[in-house]
Amino acid sequence: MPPTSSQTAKRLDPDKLAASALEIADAEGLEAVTIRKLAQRHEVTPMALYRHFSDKDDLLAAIGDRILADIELPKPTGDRWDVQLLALLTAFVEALRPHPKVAGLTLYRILIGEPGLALAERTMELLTEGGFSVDDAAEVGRQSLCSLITLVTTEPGANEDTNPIAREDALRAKRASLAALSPHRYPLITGAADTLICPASTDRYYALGIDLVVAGIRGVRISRTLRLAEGVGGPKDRK
Amino acid sequence: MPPTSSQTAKRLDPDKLAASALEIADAEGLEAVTIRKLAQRHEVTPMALYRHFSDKDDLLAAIGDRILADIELPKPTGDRWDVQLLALLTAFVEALRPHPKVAGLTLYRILIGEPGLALAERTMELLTEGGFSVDDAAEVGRQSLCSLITLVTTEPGANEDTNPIAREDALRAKRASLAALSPHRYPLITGAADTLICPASTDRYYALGIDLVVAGIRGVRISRTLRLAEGVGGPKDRK
DNA sequence: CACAGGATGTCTACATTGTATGTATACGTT
DNA sequence: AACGTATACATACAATGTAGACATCCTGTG
Repeated sequence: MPPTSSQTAKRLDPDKLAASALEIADAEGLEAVTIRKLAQRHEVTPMALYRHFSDKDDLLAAIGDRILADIELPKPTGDRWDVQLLALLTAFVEALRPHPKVAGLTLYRILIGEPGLALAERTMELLTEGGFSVDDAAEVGRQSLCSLITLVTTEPGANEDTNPIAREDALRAKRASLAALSPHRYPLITGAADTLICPASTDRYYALGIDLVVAGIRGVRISRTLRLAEGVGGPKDRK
Repeated sequence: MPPTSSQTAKRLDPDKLAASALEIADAEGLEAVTIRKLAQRHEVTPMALYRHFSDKDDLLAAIGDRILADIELPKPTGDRWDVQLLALLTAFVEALRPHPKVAGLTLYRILIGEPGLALAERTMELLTEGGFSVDDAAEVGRQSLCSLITLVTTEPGANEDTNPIAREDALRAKRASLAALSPHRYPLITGAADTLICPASTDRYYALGIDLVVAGIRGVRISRTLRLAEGVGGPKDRK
């Protein structure tokens, strides 16, 4: 029997709270996520939220975890490590993409919440499989995930109003700002103005971004491996 | 004659304002930069600042420009494009490093202020020299700079208090949080716990970060070039 | 079945923040 | 000398995060 539904209409669920906070953030931006507004949406007094979140920071952390929980980790396959890594990072980005305005909240949660930890562990797994030492895998993985978060956070048009008129205005303003530049002094910037303001295709934007990260990983793997092979001295152990 | 100095001791200088706002941010974090505190430092009423900055956002933008102004662009040399790019990006990071807590402010200023534009134009110059089309150079350059900003912003220990005791506490808390994980479930994370919390050397951290970016650029350059060479259609020229 | 106790929500109050509005002063130009 | 403009001041307000004391309801235990 579900007795918790009739009487306890007032009972708050932290998960639901985080979810609707995320909705607010997606729609109106992170700064619109206010204790009072969230309370109002749940027909509750502002202070009621403090029974479930110690802080506002605590609430924001919950939003971050909420996003990370949507990651669908690809099952391990027999493919090469870098192919699997590409799939993994793509899944990560896929989970963040719906929330460009607040994807940055995931940063501090990757090494704390369960979904983030699973992602991090798997990433390091593939990196070590690719030949990185555990410590190198940690640093490389860390920066790769950070870069991808930033990729989403800075997606052109992410911070604009959802309101079409304001959005159009902001775009026009940016365009004008670039158009005002001297094509003589900044030939390349003015030449690529359209692309800088808004890339042709969002999908291509993300594909390129992920490619850049994976290509970077492949690249430094080679340099690191070579450097070891050349012999820095006595590379006995790392302890 | 310098009459503006004796009488007008009260005269505020926007540059000085931005500079001391940056000092506050470096010392106490971005959220400590408040109109009132900044006004107090200059022995002035809060509202006086609005004569020089239309907004608080305007002030933050000025901080961003202030940081970017410290970039020392390397003179063009005869070296290969990627070598010069490495030097350029290193100079960029070098300018941001002293201000990890607020380096993110530069993001929205790169295509607006003069120092940012110079950096962006030069970056695109080197990328096109490396074979990228103007539009690809725009997208690649954009993401590269973003990644490097993030590199600085997320520098381990950046957001901690400058207060040594609080800093030590935060470190211990992080360490404990990772130490509490099951080494069976997260062998790699727990194995690299120390590195994840705080990399052995900050210089190596940055060197690796920049290497990753440059290696990524080299990598996608090859794939792009190959894709063109294989013939998606009529790969006549790159103009 | 009663009842103690913890969990949850409410109410009131406060400090801090960004900023709108109206006013005074001092300087440079005519 | 007069005037307009740039600058700084004083006051005030609304929004926000949050502390503290009180009310209420569910729940497990006698």
